[in-house]
Amino acid sequence: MLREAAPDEAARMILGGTLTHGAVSVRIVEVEAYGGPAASAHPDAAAHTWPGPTERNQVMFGDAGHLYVYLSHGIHHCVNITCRPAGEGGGVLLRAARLERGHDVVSIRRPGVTPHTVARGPGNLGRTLGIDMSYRGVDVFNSSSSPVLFSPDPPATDQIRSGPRVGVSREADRHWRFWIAGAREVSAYRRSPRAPAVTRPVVDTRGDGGQ
DNA sequence: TGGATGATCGTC
DNA sequence: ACGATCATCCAA
Repeated sequence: MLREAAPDEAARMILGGTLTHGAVSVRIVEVEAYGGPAASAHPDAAAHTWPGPTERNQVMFGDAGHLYVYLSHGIHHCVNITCRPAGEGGGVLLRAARLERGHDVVSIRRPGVTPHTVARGPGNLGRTLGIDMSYRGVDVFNSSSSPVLFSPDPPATDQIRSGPRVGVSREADRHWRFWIAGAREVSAYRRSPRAPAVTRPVVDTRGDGGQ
């Protein structure tokens, strides 16, 4: 299912699901799909897979359902769940979540942060869940041996909104960002200053679907 | 081998 | 609008 689906379909499947690490559980309310290299089934110049397999992105070329973690701007640990079968490249970036369990642990991890913003944005989400580079490759569907587990619970189709991905300098007009309508935890849309000028009007600038 | 570059975020 | 901060990539 997650293995065979196109990246944007996989993103919709992951949306609404619960990710658990120890005492902390969150419900994913915002995601982005990322594809593969030029020769792949889903070419995506904005993806880390675009140049082909490297040491850094190798887990994205492995089987679906594993964590691809990368360090953003030397500071933030951003978390993806890989999609596509082994050999293909693809993943779903987890961009925002609602904290469901583990408030006590998180209050120590992220002191003084309000509930709706504690896991808003991929860097904040990674910090809240306590995930870093050492979690790269973890199988989130292996309940017997994995420290991080995922259980799907996709929202109804009419509750899903979409728009362009945040901060990408290429493919900036591809609508591969998805979020749950009305979710307060969803992050704000920002177009990359390096992206070419808008080629088509963007309706949902605020990223809340008007709800 | 080293300089440039971000799928970011909080503060100014 | 800007700086923090470093793994990774690529040119040399």
